[in-house]
Amino acid sequence: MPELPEVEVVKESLSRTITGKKIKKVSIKNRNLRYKIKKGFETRLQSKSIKKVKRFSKYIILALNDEKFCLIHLGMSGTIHLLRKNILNQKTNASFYHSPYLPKKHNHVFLEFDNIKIIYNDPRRFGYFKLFENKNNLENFINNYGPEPFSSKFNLNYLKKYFYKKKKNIKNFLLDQKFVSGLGNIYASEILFSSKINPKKKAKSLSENDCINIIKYSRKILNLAIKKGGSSIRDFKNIVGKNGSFQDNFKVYNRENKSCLSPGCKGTIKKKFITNRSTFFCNICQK
DNA sequence: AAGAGGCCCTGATAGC
DNA sequence: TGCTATCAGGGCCTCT
Repeated sequence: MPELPEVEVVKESLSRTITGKKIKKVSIKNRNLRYKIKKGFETRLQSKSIKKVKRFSKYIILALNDEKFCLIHLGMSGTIHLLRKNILNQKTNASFYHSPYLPKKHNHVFLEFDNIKIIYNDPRRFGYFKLFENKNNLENFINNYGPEPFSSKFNLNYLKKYFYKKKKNIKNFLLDQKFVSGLGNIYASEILFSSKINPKKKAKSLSENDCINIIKYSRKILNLAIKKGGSSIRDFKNIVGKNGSFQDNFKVYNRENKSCLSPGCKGTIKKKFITNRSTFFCNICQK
């Protein structure tokens, strides 16, 4: 589900609500996510506080006060929910946690703070939690991935060198996290549409101008999507259950058989499967 | 070594 | 109503 913009939205709201707070209790209902959550997980988080909430690519990173890190990946269907404590009676201290948006099923991981709980929900369980012992280990993990589109490392020279003699199509490169990290199936289609590049075009045959457009529109589209609170096509919600609205700005994704929105273009949006992922494009203006 | 494809999992929807 | 098939925003692993 979530690509960089959606994860950024989650990270921002988490940052506002749990930074500086102490984890009072950790409980897990289902440890079998993409990777099994190890036995000591709860005790290693317990009574640590959140120094900072960060994001790299599609990963949320909780920096803890013991200089360790907890990485969260939302996979395809992961969401994080924030529950606030409602005090019913000041005298008896009676209280309850409530969120009208919290799904009934698939709530797997619970982190409790003072008056706040966050809950990790993930029907398909493609997401995971991972602990890093120190900054070095975390950096080694991150160094396995390509730069984010926003990074200065994602520049014309990098693209030209990377694409040299590469037969793979450009759509697959945009999804390849070792080349560029943070893009997913929606934004790959959108970026190629704005860049006027056919998704099946081989990387080695891209012009310099194509590369410049890819860099430019990756940044532009991701930034706009973040501003709009991400895209919600099925089930993406931020931590208080609100949908994003960037889906209203999609030019190609989910627009099969609709007319091309490029000014002056009479084309129709096509849907094709490229290595098993649905891909949307205009076969007239995307060359 | 690059590139294609299978697979992990549940839920929503379409078609019969 | 209930079956089956297909598809969904990700990414790792295996095979050629």
